[in-house]
Amino acid sequence: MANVTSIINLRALRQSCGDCGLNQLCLPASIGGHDLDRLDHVVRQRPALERGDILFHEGAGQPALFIVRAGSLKTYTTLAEGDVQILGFHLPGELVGLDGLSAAGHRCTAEVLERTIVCEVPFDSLAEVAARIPGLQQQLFRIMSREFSRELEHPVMMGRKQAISRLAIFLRSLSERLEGIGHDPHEITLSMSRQELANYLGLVIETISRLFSRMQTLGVLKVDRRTVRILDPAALAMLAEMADDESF
Amino acid sequence: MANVTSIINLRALRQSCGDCGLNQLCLPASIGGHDLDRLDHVVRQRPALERGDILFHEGAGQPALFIVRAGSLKTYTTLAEGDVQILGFHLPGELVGLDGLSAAGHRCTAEVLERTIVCEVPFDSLAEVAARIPGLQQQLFRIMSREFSRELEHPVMMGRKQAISRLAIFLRSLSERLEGIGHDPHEITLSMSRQELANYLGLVIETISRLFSRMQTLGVLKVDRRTVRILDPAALAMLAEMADDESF
DNA sequence: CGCTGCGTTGAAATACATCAAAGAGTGTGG
DNA sequence: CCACACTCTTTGATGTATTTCAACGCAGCG
Repeated sequence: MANVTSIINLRALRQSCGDCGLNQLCLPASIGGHDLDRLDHVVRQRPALERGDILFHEGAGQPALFIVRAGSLKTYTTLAEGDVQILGFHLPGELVGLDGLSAAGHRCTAEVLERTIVCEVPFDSLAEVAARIPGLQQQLFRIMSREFSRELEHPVMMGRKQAISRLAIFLRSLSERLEGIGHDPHEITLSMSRQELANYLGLVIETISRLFSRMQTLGVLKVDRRTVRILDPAALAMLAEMADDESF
Repeated sequence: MANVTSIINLRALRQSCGDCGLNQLCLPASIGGHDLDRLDHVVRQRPALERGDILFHEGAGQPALFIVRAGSLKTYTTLAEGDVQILGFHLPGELVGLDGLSAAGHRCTAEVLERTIVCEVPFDSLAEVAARIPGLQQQLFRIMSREFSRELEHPVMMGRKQAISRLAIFLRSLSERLEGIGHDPHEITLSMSRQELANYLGLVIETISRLFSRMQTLGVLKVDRRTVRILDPAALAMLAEMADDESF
């Protein structure tokens, strides 16, 4: 078992930015071969992480950027009373840690949800390399902006008063993102628990459970534990875009 | 009257980054005199804007970064049914438009709430200058990260199930930000309507109204139209940090 | 087998939304 | 100066979606 793991890890460690399947989504996009080598030098590749592992903690550590290569993770802030607010779930090709580039360090915690592989780029090195590679700086801005835009989805979802719309928006967003990395957009395997999903959506766990049941009864979804199949994408879209006063 | 306006505008137009009171909060921070001139050249200063004026529209225009110098504005996205979700209110010293740096253009609309002065930096020029001034790139990252962190406040607020906590968190945040630009943190003049505030918090206008009344009765606030005086900051903090199951 | 962590389902309570109406501030025109 | 219209806000009465409280189901695992 230990053997298999090491082989997997070695494979992961050997992979360079040039080989990476996420190339186009990531920093190397539109960067030439020579510059790519320079970038490769500052990108640290970590052994696979397991559920519960922490990438970085609120307010601590050297600020770094992480790129999810495989798996998924969540980011959250801890509130005064000890409970948390989940800020996002992050899939392959997405950047995590942009909040830590300022002096104060990271403002949220990043925790792995399932077996996950990430690339780590210490921010200092990145800034240095970006200053020397003109295309990289541009690409970095583009990616930051992309992540910035993605963040805006969360409040839009939370702003919907009907709980079913929130869940529908979430599922659609997840579906789209999965499609973007070459997965079947209608077959979703949730890597987060109902509790984590409820927290993210600003609801309680029971409501999530009831909504899944209801959407299954409506014929929109087929739900089996963490596997969700979207049977009727149009109906899901309708639920997502439904105004707050339309009933269903 | 037209005379007075022109004088004000001329004053604004004459002001350089070096003179600006927001210097430390803005791009020029920690940039030397010579480089400052170069930055000054790409920063366009606009005549004062009035309530309802649009800085940029969703999906349109040359992407640019705006710095609020005086006044305030809101950003929002338009949803399918025609209603909007307000994403943020922006005070002097804050950056607006970071979502537009990617290829797709701005993903939200920025609209002025009151007489407002902004600086505009076309993103193309900024990237070019940033590549040549080492400190500027760093500072740009820092500021982007700062705005990124600020965005995280919105979902934290929306995640609270108790409406009174949402409003309390909002008021505290506003208070802090006002203090940061040298205003009295306990005397707030809201530049947004109840409707806009309700939308931002994911509530309806009647709830906002009732909450203001309640907080006034509790002795936490003194509310008079758009003027809010924080009488008991500790109580406000308590309301903000209150767990969702504590009653008040 | 019984334990434990998740998830589901039911019944009841409640906080917020909705519906409705009236008050307060502002501006217009007679 | 007052009457009128208009918008924004406040307040009250009622309804309802979601939370809360509680119990049960079910898979995984020692």
